[in-house]
Amino acid sequence: MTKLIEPRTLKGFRDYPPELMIPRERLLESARRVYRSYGYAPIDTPALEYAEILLGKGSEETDKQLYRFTDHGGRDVALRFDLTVPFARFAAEHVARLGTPFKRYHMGPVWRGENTQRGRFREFWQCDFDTIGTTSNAADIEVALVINDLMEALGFERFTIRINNRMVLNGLLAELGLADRSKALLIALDKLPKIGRAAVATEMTQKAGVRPEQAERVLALAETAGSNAEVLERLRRDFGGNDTAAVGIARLAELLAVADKAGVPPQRLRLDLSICRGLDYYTGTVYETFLDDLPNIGSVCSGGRYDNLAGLYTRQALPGVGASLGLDRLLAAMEELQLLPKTATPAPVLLVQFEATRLGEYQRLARTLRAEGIGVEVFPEAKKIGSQLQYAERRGFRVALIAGSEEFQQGTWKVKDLARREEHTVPEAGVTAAIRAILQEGTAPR
RNA sequence: GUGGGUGUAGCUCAGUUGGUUAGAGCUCCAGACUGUGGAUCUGGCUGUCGCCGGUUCGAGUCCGGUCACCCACCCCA
Repeated sequence: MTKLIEPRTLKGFRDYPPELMIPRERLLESARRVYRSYGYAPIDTPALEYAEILLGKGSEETDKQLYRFTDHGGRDVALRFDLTVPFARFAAEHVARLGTPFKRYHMGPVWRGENTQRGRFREFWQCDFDTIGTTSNAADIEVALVINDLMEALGFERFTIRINNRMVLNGLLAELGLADRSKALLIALDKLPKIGRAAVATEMTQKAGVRPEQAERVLALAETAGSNAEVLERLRRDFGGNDTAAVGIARLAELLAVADKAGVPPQRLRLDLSICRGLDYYTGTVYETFLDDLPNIGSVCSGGRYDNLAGLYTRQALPGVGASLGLDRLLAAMEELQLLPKTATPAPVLLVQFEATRLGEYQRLARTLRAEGIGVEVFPEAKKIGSQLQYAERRGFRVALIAGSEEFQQGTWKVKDLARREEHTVPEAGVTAAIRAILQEGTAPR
């Protein structure tokens, strides 16, 4: 006897049994449908890239979190930590053939070697969509529309898309002569809701090395609160004099106006000047999406405008804007909010194998139903009915079909609504309609 | 990466100041029902007490290490 190897997965890496994989695939399908409806085209890129492609593109933090090693050919390689940086490489490599503007979506796993937490994993999926090759605010606005439609398609009503524009803050910093301190200031500012203004001011003076009155002005900006209209008004009054900030303010204003006109519920979009995001490459609009019922799990869909990212790989200007849906975090949230159905079967109908000698009849009906778009599983053994029904219930089947000698004599089937525990005997011609009726009334949660 | 917490049957947990054969509920499996599943009844299965090592006559219980999960920081999807 050889010694058994303990079956286990790495920290932050997980298996996905059917009851997790089914809602996962459903989310991916919804996202794909929404992206395609806006004209974003699918692409894919390798999981592994040359380390130099990925290093220094996200932030110091993402560099540290990189899964990096030397491959069999002695190459310095790393697993991608997001889909945006590989896309920039992809775009720089293929832009001549693709033409601009170019819109793509990309769904796949990414890896970050950071500490795990609820909704935070080392391997997780992102569902990105981006438009590159244009600086037009129309593209920025479309990102907000897509996020809204995406969340709605996934079945959410109560969520808030928080938006900001880095140009506003950068404009102010330039005016204060603090452009080079932007990063440290952003990090400090990000803590405002957590540690309070006094502590942030201290951190700004000590770590970012700015004067107290400068910190005060930055804080005053971030603390601008109120309705979207009020915030815009105050921004125009206090910072509109700066050219850069003025552009940022104007773009935010247009975004809100267009989204409203396009029919996005107004409470969904909220100006939040404390949203700045840690990734270095963002230069303009930034987005973060929070679930109103579970804000602590973090942003489930984030992104922004990056005007310089592809500049690292090509001299051609490739500005872009887009966002990323955090599939795994969203699923963790949905699980916690009990929005996930308990089904472990992708087919709604179980055809009971009552008499083994009738298998041909069972498979014939099953194929007929499948041809009509109804998923059917034929139970593989002629076990007693009770245990087959129990199997059906446990796996989350909605309907059971039963037929023995009596039914075959009459040319009928028993169609059983498993949730209601009711069954009706119907002629074979009526089976499809009877199943459809049951499937429809119970509108399963997504 | 830093700090804190947790880790006992499939699940939720109990397990007294370290002491002999480690428990409960639920679940599961099999049967009173060989054409019907959430109820009742009867019977039954399950654990290297996360893993490794140390202290001890003796450790689920104490100590060290390690792994995983949870929380906070950090950062982010």
